[in-house]
Amino acid sequence: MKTDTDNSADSDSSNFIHNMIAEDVANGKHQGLVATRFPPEPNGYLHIGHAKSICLNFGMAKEFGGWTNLRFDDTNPDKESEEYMSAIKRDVEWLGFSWKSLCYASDYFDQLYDFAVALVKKGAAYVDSLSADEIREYRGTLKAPGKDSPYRNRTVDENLNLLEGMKNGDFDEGEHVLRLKIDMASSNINLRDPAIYRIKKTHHYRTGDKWNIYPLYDYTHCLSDAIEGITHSLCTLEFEDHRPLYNWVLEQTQPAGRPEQTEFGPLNLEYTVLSKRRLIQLVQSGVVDGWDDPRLPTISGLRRRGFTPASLIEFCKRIGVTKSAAVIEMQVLENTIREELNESAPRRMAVLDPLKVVITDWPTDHVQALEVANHPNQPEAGNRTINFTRELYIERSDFEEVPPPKFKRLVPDGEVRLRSGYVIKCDEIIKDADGNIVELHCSHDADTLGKKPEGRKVKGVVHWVSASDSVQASVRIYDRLFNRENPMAEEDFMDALNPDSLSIFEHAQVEPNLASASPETRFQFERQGYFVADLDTSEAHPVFNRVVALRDTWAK
RNA sequence: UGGGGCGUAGCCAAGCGGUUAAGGCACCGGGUUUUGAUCCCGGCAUGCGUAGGUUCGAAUCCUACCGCCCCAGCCA
Repeated sequence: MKTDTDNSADSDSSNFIHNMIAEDVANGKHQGLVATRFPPEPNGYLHIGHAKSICLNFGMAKEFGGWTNLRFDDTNPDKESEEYMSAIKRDVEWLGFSWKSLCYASDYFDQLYDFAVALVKKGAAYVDSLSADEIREYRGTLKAPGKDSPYRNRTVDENLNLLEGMKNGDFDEGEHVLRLKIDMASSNINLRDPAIYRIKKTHHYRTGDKWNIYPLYDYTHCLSDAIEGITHSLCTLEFEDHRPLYNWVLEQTQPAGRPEQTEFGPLNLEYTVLSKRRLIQLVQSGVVDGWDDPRLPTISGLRRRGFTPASLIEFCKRIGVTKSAAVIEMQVLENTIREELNESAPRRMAVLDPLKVVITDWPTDHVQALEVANHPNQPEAGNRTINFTRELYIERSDFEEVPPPKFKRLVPDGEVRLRSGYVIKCDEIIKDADGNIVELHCSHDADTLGKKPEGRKVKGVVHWVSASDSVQASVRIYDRLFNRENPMAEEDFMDALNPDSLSIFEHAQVEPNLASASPETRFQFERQGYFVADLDTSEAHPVFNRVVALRDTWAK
């Protein structure tokens, strides 16, 4: 059969969820509406794994003409805060997504309580007075069924009174818990009378001290979805086992909306950790410098590292959405930003580890202004002026007294092209008393500016800056945070930390125009990589972060 | 036989009974190049966890087996 050149694949992201939603819309399910939500708990900063969920939720709604809510799943005041909430909002906005409504599970506390009372009245929920330990024992194990709590058959009135008391703060934490009456022998442990309310006298960052009891996730989430009119509730795989419970609660409470949960595989990235708990540990232990440390896979860290929203979104598009436990290689992430910046980043020259070069046949005070292209393949990007002077700096690693095989940079008596400048020859190596190379004395071929040298080939090209017409800058080079592909496979993931994840070049010399670069502007430092002006940059102390190195087939 | 999932190349991932089994990343050549970059050209699964079966025809259907992931919070 002839496949009619699949127009269905025009949506560059065909995945099982997309297909399912497309089918729902085609069938007129939910009146053709696609309403999603992105529901983070404000207990930490968002990471790249959340970006996947954001792209999916907002992406599906947008594609099918629906809408998406940003909802804070704030039912555990012990861990949540205003700071996390604003950070999350900022990150979602930075990524470029707009929500229809800003929602809070805590806004539904009254409704949720009313539903709970109704459940008690119909005998579908009861107050249990077993201790946490006892409840665990009664729950049974993965293979053995649980058994009923002795409090399971309290009367409706008794339950109502106790629940009221719990709500009013008449009891201490842990004294009672409200449970759904489902099936203590279920093969699905989530259905063995899950707790839906616990007593907690913590101050809530939004509801203050109004509540002495807080609803739990399984009870809250499905009802929040229903209340908001969500049609497609997308979550990660670990909630697959919870879906029967999600549906049970909706069936019993009969809210107006009828959302459906669908699960997809969470993102895993090599050489890093993607769990709020681990990230909190890294931040609080001081191993990294805050939530926006450029080595972190947090949205704010990636932002400070120099990633753009477009590159992160492209990454999410490339990894796809499936139900398999995918572990994505770091190169996929790196490639998205490298690809974008290759197109958009203006070229500059920066010498991270300077070695002085004196052009002995260049007049002492002569300054030659060179017009240099901002982008080799884009004439429309224009030019900038850089000055050629008698004293220059080149990268220390671009000179080798005893070069390795195939080394095509500067060597004794050898020639090299100064990028956008002249071909120079190394005539003399100047060393200090300890034998360290302090400078190179070179001569230049005046007939090589913009032309090839006569009668010989010069293979190497090296970047440089004028010693007198460059400014000092601090340049931070980042490497992977962990040495192991999967840090979580270690006894303690902190043992897998890479001690060399950050190197700072305090005495880099860069083109003068770079001093005025405003934060978050990106450049390619030729032959080295893509860099972004850090938040801390200033005219007096320019600071750059390396986003990603250039591909380097020589280094391998 | 506790329940729920997943197995297509080094890593992702299309594919839904008939295609030479898409594409990306990675890798390996070759060409261009004043960035060892970019760009261009070419290569990269006789094979879809394994073994059987159904069928003219199977990655797609059936059966069995194997491997991996998740679940026993008053976390989400």
